[in-house]
Amino acid sequence: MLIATWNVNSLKARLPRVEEWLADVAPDVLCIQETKLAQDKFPTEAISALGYESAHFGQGQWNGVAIVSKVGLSNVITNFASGIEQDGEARIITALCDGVQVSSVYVPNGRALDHDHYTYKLSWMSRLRAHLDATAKKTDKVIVAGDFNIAPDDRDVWDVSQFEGSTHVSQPERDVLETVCEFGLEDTFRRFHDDAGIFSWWDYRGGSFHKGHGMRIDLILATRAVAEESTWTIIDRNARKGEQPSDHAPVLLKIGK
DNA sequence: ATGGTCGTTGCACGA
Repeated sequence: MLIATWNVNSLKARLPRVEEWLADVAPDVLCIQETKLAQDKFPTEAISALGYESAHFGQGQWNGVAIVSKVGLSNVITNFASGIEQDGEARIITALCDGVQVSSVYVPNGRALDHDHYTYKLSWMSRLRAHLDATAKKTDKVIVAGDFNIAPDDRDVWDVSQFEGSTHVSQPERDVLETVCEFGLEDTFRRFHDDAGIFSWWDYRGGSFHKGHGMRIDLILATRAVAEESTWTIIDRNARKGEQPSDHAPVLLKIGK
């Protein structure tokens, strides 16, 4: 299985780029974030024309997550699993794809350390852990992929001194990411790459992409049953180039040969 | 240098 995650920053604005990328790269599964589409506005037919089934959890002009798959798509759960405090926004969708439980997640940004949205972000991550506990076992094949809005460690930002007092790098955020991982997940990118300075997001402003000013905040977390079978991972920074790119690049993980 | 660029919508705000 080739699985990818991509925050597209509006699927309406990005559909031509997404169609081109799906046709070119042909992943088996793509987790999409920030569709910014109402539930019934997802381009199901355009995606189907490329050979993919779709499951979308949309909200309107903000947020929105989806999973598209050509290896099966069943047991869809929108929002957190029943029994967990439901989120008011469309930030998580879960489905079963070829025996792997896949979640596409768009973790709240947090905005600032003293903002209510930061507390919401930490709460959201705690509920993500509860969602995993409620829906799977650590010995299952589980993937949680998406935009976490958290840089796991200092290698994952272009200049840590620029982030003092900021979100995405604070210890509580990194700790709650670790709490989610303690379900039995690992950051699969670090199984293959130790280097600092490999990023998945670059601000549109100020030529950040060309200056190498980015962060690695888009992650593919996987249980051991998946991670041990994985063979490579890349961030497709070519998708951040050219006409009307998203500000995020897709992250890919190959499972098996 | 507290800017800058996109996306949404609607004449600002979120990222």
